[in-house]
Amino acid sequence: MTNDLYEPHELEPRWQAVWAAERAFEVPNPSPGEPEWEERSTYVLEMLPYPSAELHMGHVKNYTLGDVVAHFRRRNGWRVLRPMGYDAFGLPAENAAIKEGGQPRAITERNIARIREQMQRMGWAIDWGREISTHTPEYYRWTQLLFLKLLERGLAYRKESLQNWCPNDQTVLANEQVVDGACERCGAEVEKRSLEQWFFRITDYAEALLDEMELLEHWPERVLTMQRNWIGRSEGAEVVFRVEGTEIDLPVFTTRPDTLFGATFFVMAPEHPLVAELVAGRPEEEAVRAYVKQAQTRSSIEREEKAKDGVFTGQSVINPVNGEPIPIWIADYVLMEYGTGAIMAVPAHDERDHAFARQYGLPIVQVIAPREGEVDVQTEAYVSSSADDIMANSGEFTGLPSPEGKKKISDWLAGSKLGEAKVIYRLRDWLISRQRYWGCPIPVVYCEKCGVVPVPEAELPVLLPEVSDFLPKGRSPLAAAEGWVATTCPSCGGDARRETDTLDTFVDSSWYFIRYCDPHNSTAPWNRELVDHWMPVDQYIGGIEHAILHLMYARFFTKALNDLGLLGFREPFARLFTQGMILARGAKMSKSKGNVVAPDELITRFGADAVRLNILFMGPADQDAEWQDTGVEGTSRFLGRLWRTVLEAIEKPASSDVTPLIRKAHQTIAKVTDDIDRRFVFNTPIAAVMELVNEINRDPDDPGARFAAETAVSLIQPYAPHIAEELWQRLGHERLWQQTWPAYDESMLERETFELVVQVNGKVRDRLEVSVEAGEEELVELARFSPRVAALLEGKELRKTIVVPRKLVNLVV
RNA sequence: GCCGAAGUGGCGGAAUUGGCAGACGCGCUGGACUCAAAAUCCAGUGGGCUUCGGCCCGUGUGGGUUCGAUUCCCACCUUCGGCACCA
Repeated sequence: MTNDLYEPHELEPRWQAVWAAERAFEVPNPSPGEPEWEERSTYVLEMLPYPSAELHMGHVKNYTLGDVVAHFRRRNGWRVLRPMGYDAFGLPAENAAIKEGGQPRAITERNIARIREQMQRMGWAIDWGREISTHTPEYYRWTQLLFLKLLERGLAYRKESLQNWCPNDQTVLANEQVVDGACERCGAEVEKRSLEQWFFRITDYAEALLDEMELLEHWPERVLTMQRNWIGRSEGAEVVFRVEGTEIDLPVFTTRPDTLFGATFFVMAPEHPLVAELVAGRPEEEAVRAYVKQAQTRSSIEREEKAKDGVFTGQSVINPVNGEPIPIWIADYVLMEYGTGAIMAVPAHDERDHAFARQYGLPIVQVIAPREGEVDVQTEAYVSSSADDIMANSGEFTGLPSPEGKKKISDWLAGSKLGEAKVIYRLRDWLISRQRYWGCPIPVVYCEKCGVVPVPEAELPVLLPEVSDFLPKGRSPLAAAEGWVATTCPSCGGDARRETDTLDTFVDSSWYFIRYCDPHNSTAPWNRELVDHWMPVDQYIGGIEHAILHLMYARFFTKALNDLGLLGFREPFARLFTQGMILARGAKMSKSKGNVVAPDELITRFGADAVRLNILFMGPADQDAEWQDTGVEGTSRFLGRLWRTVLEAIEKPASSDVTPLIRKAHQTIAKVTDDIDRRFVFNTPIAAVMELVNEINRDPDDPGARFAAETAVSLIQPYAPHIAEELWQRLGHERLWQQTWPAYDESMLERETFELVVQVNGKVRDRLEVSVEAGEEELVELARFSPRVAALLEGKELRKTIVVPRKLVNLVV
C-alpha cells in the first residue's frame, strides 16, 4: 500500500482475494420469519454461459452490465441475488471429443475451470456459493424429474412426423433451430425426415404466451414482436369440403371466409395422408404418384424458388356454400406443416392461387370488390382486406362489407356444421429429443409389454454412461452402451430398453434460473417458498439472439410449472434487457473470421477495470458496437487520471463550503443515479464521472476537491470496483461495496445564476449570465438591451416575445 | 411483400419533456517536460467565409407544423434485424 502508481495487476487480484475471503457477494437464503425475509430483495440475472474454452467479449459486456446493476442495487439497500452457472451440455464439447479425443465431460469440466477463473479475474460480484452446472447429476436429476412431471401432465409426448434433420450433426432439430432452411449451429442444409420423436406441447400455451406478454411491461418491444411473429396467431375459419361421391371430408383453414364463393379449385400438399386414397385406381394415379415423389426430393428452398406446379387428381370437392364441384389438385406450394395441409384456392384474391390458376388455366372469379373503382382480377389478384371492400358474386352475402361477411359466413358454416371460426398458430410443438451423446438422458424405458414407461422418481437420475465413440451415426451414441440400454421394466419387471436419445440443451436452460434460488436442495428441485421469495427475476440481461429460442422456452416452462402448482408466478423474467453484439470489422467475432479480440489479453495489458469500463463506454448497451482497439487505452488512461487526481485530493482537508466543485459533485450524483436507475443507460454515467474528474483537475485548489474526488470514486465503483475500493481505502474509508449509494442535495443542483440564451428569430445571438431570481419581464429587458441584440433589433418592430424561464428569451421581429 | 429499429464531425457517441447541436472518449495538430523517447500535462479540432467584430451553412433527402425541430407529422432514400408459398 505504498505504491503511488496505478497498477491494476497488483491491486485487482488483491481485492478479489478480499471479496472471496469475506464472501462479499454471497446472499444466504433467509427463512420466513427472519428479518432478512422481509428485507427488500432483488434478483439480477444474466444468461448463463456455454463453457467454451475462453470468455469472449459478449460475456464481458453481459456480465459487466449485470455487475453494474447488482452493485447499484446492493448499495441502494437491496438484498441482491446474483448467481452464475454453466449451460454445460451440448454439441461443441462432443464435437471437440470427436476431433481431439477425450471425453466430453473432461473437456467441459476443464473449460468450466478456465472460464470460472476468467470470470473471477474480471472481478464480477457473483454469489459463487450458488454455482451450478447443467451437466452434473445433481442438476440433471431434476431436469429429468421435470420432464416426468410434464409427461404425467400430457405436456410431453412422442409422435412420428416429418422433422428437420441436420445431416452434418446427425440429429433432429427444433423448428426454432432452423434458420433459412439451414442448421442454426453448423449451417448445413436441413433435410426432412419422418421420425418418431419426443415433443413438449408448447402449442397448448400459444395463447398464454401471447396474452401474458401483458405481464412483461419492461421487455423490449422488439423481442415481443419477434415472439408474436414466431407464434403467428391467425384468425379465420375452418371449412369442411366433401370429396364428390365419397364420404371423405377435407377440412381447410382460411383467414378469408368471405372469399369462399371465389374458391374455384382445391389444393392438397403432396404429403397429405389422403392423397393416395383419393387417386387409388384412377387414371391420374400414376401422374400423381410421380409428382408426389418428385416433390419429396425437393428441399423447401427449391420448392419456393421454382415456378408453381402441380397435378390434377381427377377428383372434386363440393364447395359447401354453393354446392358447386371444384377440382382437387396436388401442389407443393401448399405446406403440410401449416393449417390442415389443404387449401381452398381463391385465385381472384390470393397471389399464389392466382399464379397457379394462370399456369393451369383455372377459372378466376371475383368475389371481393373495392367500394370505389374497378380491379381486374384476371391480370392480378386483388388481395386487399380493407374494411371498405364489398362482397360480390356471393349469393345471399353479396353486398356485405368484407369484415361483416367474414363473420356472417363463419356463423353460417357453424350453423350448418360445415365449419367454424378458428384460430391457428404457426408455432409447432417443441421437438426435444436429440440423437447425440452429451445431453441429459430422457428418463423413460421401452417395454415389450407395457410400452413407454417412465423411470420412477426414486430411481433418478438416470446417469449418462461413459462411452468411447461419439461419432454421430444417425442414432444416439448411447445406443452402443449395451449394458446401459438393457434394463428391466419398472412396471412389469420384464426386459426393457432405455431411451437412447438425449434432451435438447434448451430444456436444461429452461429452468436453471429457478434452481439458483435453492441450488443445493437434494430432496427436490426447489423449495417453492424460497423460489417465490426471489422470483421472478427482476432484471434479466442477455443477447438478442435468444429472443425466440431460450426466452420463449423459459416462458413456456414457467407457465407449465405454475399450472403444476410448483411455482407461484406465470412469467420468469419481469424485466429484460437485450444487449447488442460486439462486432469486429463489421461482423460478429468468430474464430473462422479471425477477428476475435480475447478479453484475457486485454486484462493482462490494461487490467479488468479498464476493460469493464470500456465495454460499457463504447455506446448504448442495447446496440451493436464496433470494437475499437484504442478504446481500452482511453478508459485505462482515464483510470490513471482518476488515480492521480484522488491521490492528490487525499492531501487536502475536507471543507464545508459550497463551492463549484461541490455543486458539480452533487449534479454528477444526480445524473449517474438517474441514468442507471430510471433510464437504464450505462455509457453516459461514465462520461459524467469523467467530466467531474476533469473539473477537479481544472481547479485542484477548490476546497471541494476532496469531496468531489470521493464522489467520483464512489460513483465509478459499480463499473471499476477494484480501483474504487483501493482509492476508497486510501481515502481513509472501509468497504466501498457495502457503502450506501451517495445521495445528492436537491439545493445543490440549483444555481444562483444561469446562462440566459438570447435568440432573435430563433437564432442564438447572445448569452447572458443572469440571476435565477430574475422575473420574466426582467429577462426580456436584459435580452433586448444587451448590446449585440440591441444592434440587431434597431429599427425593427418587436412582434413577439417568448420566454422560457431559466432558459431562454426569443425575440421575434 | 409484411413488421420493427436506426441514419448526428475523421471515428464511437451525447443532447432525458420541442429550447445553446457535437457532452465524454478516440484520432489528429501545435506546445510544455525530456539529451531523446515513452508516459504525463496544456491548447486547438463540424464545414465555409471573415475587415478577426463576427457572418453563413450544418443532425440521410424533400416537404410540413412551430417563435423555435436531431426531437413532432407526411413522403422518400439507405442500412440493419425479424417473419415470409403461413392459406
